Amino acid sequence: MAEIPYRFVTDSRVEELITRHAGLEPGQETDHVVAIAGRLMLRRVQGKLAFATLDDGSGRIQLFAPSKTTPEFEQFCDLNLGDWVGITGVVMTTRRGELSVRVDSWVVLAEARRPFPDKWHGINDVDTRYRQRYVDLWVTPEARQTFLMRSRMMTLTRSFLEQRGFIEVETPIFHPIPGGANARPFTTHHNALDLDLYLRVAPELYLKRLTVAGFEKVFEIGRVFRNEGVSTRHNPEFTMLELYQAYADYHDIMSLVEELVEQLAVELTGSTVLTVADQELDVARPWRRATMIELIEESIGATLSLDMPLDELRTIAKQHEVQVKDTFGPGKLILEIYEKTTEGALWGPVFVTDYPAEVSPLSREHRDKPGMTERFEAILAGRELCNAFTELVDPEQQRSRFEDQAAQNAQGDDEAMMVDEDYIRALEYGLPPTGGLGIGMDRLAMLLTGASSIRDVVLFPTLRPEQ
RNA sequence: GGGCCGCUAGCUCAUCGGGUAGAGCAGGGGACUUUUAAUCCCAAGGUGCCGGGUUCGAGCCCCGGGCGGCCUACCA
Repeated sequence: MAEIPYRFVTDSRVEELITRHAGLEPGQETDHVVAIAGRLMLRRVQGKLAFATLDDGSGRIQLFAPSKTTPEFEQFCDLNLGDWVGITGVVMTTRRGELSVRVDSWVVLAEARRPFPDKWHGINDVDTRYRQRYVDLWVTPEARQTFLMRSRMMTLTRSFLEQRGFIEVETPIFHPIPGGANARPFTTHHNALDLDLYLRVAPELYLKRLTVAGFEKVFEIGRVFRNEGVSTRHNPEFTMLELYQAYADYHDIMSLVEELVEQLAVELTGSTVLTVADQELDVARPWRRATMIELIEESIGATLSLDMPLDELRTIAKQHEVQVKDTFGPGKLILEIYEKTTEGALWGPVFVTDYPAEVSPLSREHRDKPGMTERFEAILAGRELCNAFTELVDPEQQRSRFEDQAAQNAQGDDEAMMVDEDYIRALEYGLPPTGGLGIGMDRLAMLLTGASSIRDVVLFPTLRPEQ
């Protein structure tokens, strides 16, 4: 085999060539000489004339190679599917009208030493697709499309936030104290410091420290890690967008979420109507806003409140097959009833608002409803997309919420939070009224691409190792 | 964690009431100057996920294990 060059300069992408020469009649030869490179996807050798299909990632175009004009014609015909080649030649159309590049010179850029998957069926086995994503992405156009859309989604999200004055920051992934979400953390160890550390379950507490510091609008898009089971909606590491806006409350944040999602849908799909699992979801603003209590009442027809006797709540919970524990207060019972009876039936888009303080250790108490907090989750296509609230700013209240959490942790709830003294110290310097938001970007990508499994929007999902 | 299903050539898939496997594509050889998943001819390609058991004989039946999928549970 010929030497593999160290460099190959292209001047065109296939996508551009197709657009530029869209109207070309059959049998035309232009004076447009191009240099393109990509992977050989198909090959049709016909004696003294060879055709091939090149894929450069932007699209596919035919290569036209007559023996008379193609250098080293025999070797060109011996190329294997999957080989990378660099081509220079004129743009032309064949007798049948197929837009092609005539191979006036060519060079091998990489050999495919492993066999090409079935050129028509590609790879069907999802295990292989996830494990060998590098193969999946070039033989499965939908997979490529999904990840291109995800990339654009991230870019558009960043510019959406930057246009509104948010600055992007990066906070630690190693946390001495895990916090910001109720989730079991991964643990690790720093040798030189002889220090046990946790991989973050959320960046929340660091971002609010930055609000204390005087950054009015901050966001972070980053990986978080939760030591939980995997499913079509859960990958142990996933990408979270969190943002904090000083002087704002949860109503402002709801408006922001609506705007973001509507805009992404229009820019990425051209419509506010998305298709998920063969059902339509219209994300056009405004979205319905309803309290958790209202939605439960709609769903089960019973009246609930935090003030009613605990026994009555327990009875209702048991009627709906909620597994009740003695430690559950009224707030936890209401949340459990919501999750068991109501959440799964919601399609959305809907903002579910006003969560009990008992289950919302970082949210500020509702301005009118004692025992409730100003918190919401958005449900889209039956899935929870985000979690947001008017932030708890009072250090004393925060300490007491942390202590409740720590007590639950001590009782064996390894998802409950611990007391973060430094975070309380930060609050003591003064956190202004602040609205905060966390969005699972993988789930947002699922929504926008119509993917039914989170693994279809994560390039390399967590799997058991082979063998 | 529980239930159900799957695993056969590099890829996509067959076969059978238990009788030690077959095709297309890819890869190899040959024919072919306008093909489009090109076509045609030839040859090659297998630890039937792994390990036990039943049987004269197991890819197929039984048990255990592995990996994956779906559902469920868990999961802010």
